[in-house]
Amino acid sequence: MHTGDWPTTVEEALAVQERLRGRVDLTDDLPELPPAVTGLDVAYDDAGGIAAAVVTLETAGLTVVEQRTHRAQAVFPYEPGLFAFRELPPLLAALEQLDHEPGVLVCDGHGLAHPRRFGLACHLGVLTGLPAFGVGKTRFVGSHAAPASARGSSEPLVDAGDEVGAVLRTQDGVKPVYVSAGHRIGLAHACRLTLALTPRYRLPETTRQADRLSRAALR
DNA sequence: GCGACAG
DNA sequence: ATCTTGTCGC
Repeated sequence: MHTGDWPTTVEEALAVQERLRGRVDLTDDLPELPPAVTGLDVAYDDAGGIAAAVVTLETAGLTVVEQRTHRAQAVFPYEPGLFAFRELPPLLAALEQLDHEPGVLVCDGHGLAHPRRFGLACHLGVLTGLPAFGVGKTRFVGSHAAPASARGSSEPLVDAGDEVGAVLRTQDGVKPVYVSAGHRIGLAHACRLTLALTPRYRLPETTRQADRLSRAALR
């Protein structure tokens, strides 16, 4: 649970991002293939109710090791660039319930591929101190060339001259995903992990599991 | 001034 | 995010 104060206005949220962005650590000390990976997602209903879910999978067989959920009421409106302030509270509450500390967090959204280089994956990584990266379904910032159609192909995502992420094809001929580092992990490593998590579908198995669980927890 | 805008 | 049927392709 959160006892401290949480930003209520856009101004306060921007100030928090400005204050925490310097704490992002791009050093990568992760083993090439961490034993377990944890996916997170949030589902919404039409009454301000939200449900967060976290699912830890064994990297080798992609089997569920542990999973938790947390229901709450949205405390911050959706605002492009600030949506972490909406999803972070329930996500942190769900993470705190885990018995085993996650090796790396796979977020449903962006990390550095953000206007101020501090998307959900960075914010979550900084607050938990855990390695984290983002896998977004759509572009938020930056421009890029179309990656080749073969799974594994990628193109850099560039915004204002900065390489903020990669557009990665996880399945042959299927719309690519947007991968970006969040905290304590490099982009190349994040892409390799993403491919390890997408043997069959476009989105990481972690995200798929968390999505399924969050929706179920909403009822 | 006119779009674009993670989930 | 979420609302939703049929339809194209392997």
